[in-house]
Amino acid sequence: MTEWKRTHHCGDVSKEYVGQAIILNGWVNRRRDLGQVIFVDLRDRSGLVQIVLDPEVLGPEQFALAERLRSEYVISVQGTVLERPEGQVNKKIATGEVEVQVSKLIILSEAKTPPFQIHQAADVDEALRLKYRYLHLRSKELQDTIALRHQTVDAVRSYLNGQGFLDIETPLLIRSTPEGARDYIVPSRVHPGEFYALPQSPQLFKQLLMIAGFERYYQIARCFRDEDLRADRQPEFTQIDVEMSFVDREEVMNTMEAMIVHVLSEVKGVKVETPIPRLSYQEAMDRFGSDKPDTRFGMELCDVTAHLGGSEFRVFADTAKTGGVVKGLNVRGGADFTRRQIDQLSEQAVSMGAKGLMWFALEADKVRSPIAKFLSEEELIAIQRELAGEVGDLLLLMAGEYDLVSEVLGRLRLQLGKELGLIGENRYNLLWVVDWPLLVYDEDSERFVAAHHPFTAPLDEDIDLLESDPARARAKAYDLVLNGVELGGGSIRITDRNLQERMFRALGFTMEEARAQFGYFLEAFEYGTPPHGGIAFGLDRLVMLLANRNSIRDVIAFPKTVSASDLMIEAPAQVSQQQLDELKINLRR
RNA sequence: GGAGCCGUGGUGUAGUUGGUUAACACGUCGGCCUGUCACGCCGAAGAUCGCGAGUUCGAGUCUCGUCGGUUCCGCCA
Repeated sequence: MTEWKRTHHCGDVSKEYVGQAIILNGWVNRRRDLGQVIFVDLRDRSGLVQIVLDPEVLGPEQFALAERLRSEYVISVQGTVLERPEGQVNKKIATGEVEVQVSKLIILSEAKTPPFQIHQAADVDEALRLKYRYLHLRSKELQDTIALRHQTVDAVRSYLNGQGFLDIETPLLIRSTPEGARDYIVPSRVHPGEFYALPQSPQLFKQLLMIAGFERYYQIARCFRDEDLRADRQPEFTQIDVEMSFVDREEVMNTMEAMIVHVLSEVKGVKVETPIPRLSYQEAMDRFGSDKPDTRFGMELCDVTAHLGGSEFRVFADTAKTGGVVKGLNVRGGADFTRRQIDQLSEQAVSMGAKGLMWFALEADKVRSPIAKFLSEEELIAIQRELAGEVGDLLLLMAGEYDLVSEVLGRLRLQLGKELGLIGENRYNLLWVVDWPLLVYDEDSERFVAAHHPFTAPLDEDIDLLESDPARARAKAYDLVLNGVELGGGSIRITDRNLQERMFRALGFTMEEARAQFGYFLEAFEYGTPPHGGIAFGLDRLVMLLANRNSIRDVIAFPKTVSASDLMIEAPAQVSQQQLDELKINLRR
């Protein structure tokens, strides 16, 4: 055995080993040089332990070596575990009851002074942290988060493996499809002028695996989308991709909620009550103004249109007349909002597209509101009753088109919920949103497009709406929402050839046109297709929530910036003329 | 594609109404120090204030542009 090879990990050293000779390896986290004795906090991935470098034990030569130690040097130490002297226990670290008296020190690697201190990395400019990502990754926070990610994947795999799912890989070099997100494109050398695309998801392949008879498939799959980024969106990200045969919606949802419950239990020790509540898309929009409601707090939206249709107040009467709605929400205890605060809310509502925001502060002796004088006593009472307004509350009302009013109020609700501290810590509120619209009208292309994708099955009772009223057709689709974040979504797929044809027609193209685009896929369906459906979860988002982070960059070992650059490897980058020549690619300009 | 915020020694920040020596903490380097644990004490080095124009007698500070990071809208399932 090599003389420097470790016998224990730093974070594991405890009173149990007092008196034992051990060898530790790790990085110098901090050094405290007191002259005739040097203390070093030694760090490896398991944690920290204090080592003591004493010239009387080490001898002059070894102590001279110890004096050279600096932050981030990689060392090996032989020594004895000692219980710390009376009154010198450090309660801040797990190994604080003990220390290691070093008898032999080996410097395995010296280190330049790092561009930032590892234990302060959280405050450093993101660009610098990303350039030196391997240093940031040394921080406890990121080490813990990356480990949590591993545990999450492990729990997912063990659950699905136990349920008879097969992990099957699908290709990364595939064919570009015009629908959906922008593709990342890879040129082909062997076929000049032709290109692969990187998958936005393994959607078609997993369905083909069902046709192939694997019945239960999963994959921790890397996906690529060339779209603008956000805190929760990276150009490459990871999905927990699942597909099942001979199942209906219930079975997919039941299996998947059991999986998520298993993960939460294994990784966070959180017990979730099942069944997970379900909301229809319509109800989610009605009550929360969002297709991914955060149900950790109330402040639900309420429709008061019915009470205001005959109002003298033009805004309400006109809204009701033109098929719009008046919706509101109750900010509990918000009556003491200042005029300035309320004006800010109004401005925000307007910037989100609303016409305006009306408000009623319910004070002890009166209703403070710029529009109260335009409303009848009955109308004021109805508004208060519907919104369950009590003295001290602030009622917000908005009039206009249903979608816009709901969405804007939904966003105000979320913002107020955060600002007023209504969202409890360490809560995991799961929610299924079901019965999604099947089709959405796209103003740009002046046609219906698939809300989910073109192979999503409509609800049985809505099939005939495909021709009569496509906008009202609902899908056998489901999204799982955790704390207001869309964790994943899926659907039961169309397996009936005739229905698929009607779907394509509703989308505005003929079977011939569909064949041109998805020929191989549709042909496969003609060779015996089991009923099937599936779902895909955003692994990065899931881990982000479990780790209590605000960005998925924090849960990806080597993430990219908001402009899709990797600052460490400096990608993307130009390639050589020779490479371009081989690919028969000319750059413009 | 659009909007907001940020950019000052290695790091994090301060910098007044535009006024001449750019401040503080951490880190780094040197000295002292035998029980520290955010060690302490003494001393030192280290910045053309992201970059480029402009306004001005004078710009870290004001204006415009640009680059980078970030957040949101559009986009994205």
